Amino acid sequence: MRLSRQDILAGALDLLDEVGADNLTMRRLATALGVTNGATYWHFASKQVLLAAMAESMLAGVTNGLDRDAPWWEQLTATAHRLHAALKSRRDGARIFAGAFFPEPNALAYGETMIGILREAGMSPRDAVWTVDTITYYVVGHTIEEQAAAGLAEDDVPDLRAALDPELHPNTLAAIDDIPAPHPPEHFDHGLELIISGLRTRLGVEVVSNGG
Amino acid sequence: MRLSRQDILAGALDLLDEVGADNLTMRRLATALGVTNGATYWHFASKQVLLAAMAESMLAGVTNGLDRDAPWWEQLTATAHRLHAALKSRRDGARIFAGAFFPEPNALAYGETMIGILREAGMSPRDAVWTVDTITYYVVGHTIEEQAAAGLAEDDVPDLRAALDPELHPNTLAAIDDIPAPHPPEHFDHGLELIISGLRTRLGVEVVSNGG
DNA sequence: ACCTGAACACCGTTCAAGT
DNA sequence: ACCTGAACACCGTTCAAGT
Repeated sequence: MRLSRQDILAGALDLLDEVGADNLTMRRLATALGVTNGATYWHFASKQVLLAAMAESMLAGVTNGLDRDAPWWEQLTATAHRLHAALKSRRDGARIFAGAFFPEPNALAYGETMIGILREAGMSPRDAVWTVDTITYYVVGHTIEEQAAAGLAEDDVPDLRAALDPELHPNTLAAIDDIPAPHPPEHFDHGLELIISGLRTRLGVEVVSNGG
Repeated sequence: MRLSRQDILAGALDLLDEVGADNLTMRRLATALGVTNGATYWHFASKQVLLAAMAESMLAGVTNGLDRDAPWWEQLTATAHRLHAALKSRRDGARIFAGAFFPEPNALAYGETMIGILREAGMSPRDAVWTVDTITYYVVGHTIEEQAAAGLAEDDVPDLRAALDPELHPNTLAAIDDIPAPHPPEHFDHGLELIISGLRTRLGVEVVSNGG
């Protein structure tokens, strides 16, 4: 059974969708590919390296089709949405992404595009990188939680309501119906808009208050 | 060798500082406590449960000493800094925290306090929870990266500069000296201020632009 | 009540040997 | 060049049996 790097990568991504990050093992992968344990190690030096390749592969096309003539905040929003979609393209994709460092083409293109948008908007290189970090942390953090919630069995959800005390936690109780899982799409947009409206204020673009 | 839950928890936190999250195993913990493999399972049902207890323990005091008469944005900033410090109190603390769900007193107090600050500032319950999520994702995401960078050996850092192409990545290259590890404290503050200035705009507080 | 000892069902990784 | 087979050094978890 002759394997290519591509075969292994594709098999690993399919296996991820099937079993989730916790059950993605090199041994199950080998079995799924019809090969013995050590075989994948000829193509990928370690599980870490394979995970990085999986993350890079999920990012394919994150920067394609961006309208570079649109206002910078729209470009930023669009690219953040693309990253969100890329991470959601595979089960537990955000967790795989978060655990990996990989100066590979797709990841570099994402960073380059984001930094470029902010520099064109007038930011210093330093502020641009740090701002990209802030946005990326938000997107990744949100997506990890979204996917973690999606992967939990009904009974595994700890009972928040039962743990709350009306004396100690009145505000949490008032908001309990809005404490997801599952996360509605507006939840993601809410946080993203918050960050981007902060940026617009900083960069001196007039922002109309919408009253929270 | 008679153990209490507290002994095991303290031992686990010390072992975490010593060996890091990747090497924190139930077997090493048992050995460190001078006990055989199965012993800890009488006190904690599983590793997950122990990790949640560790996370809860790191959060001790996150809401203490908050000046409830200060402006809401200062209270929010102070509490976010407290969370940051709590996660940094132990090696890889942010990763332990991120992987756990735990409706326990300290975690509930954190959420309750944050939601309360925002509701007093005039937010709806829904917007308050979602905003707390945004801030928390940022703090946790940032701290995970900080601690991951701190834990990497010199040679394990992938060479970003070498991977960059001046044609393809001019903006990334322009900013390369500001792409940490190690993260300076201003990096954390930069993102937090960004989010909070977005909030002030939304809530109709006058914000003076500082020009990015 | 709390721990030991031993087992069960796994892991990631390596590497001589085969083809 | 690429894979097999077998091993090495681990895991988390369970549970009868001991005290």
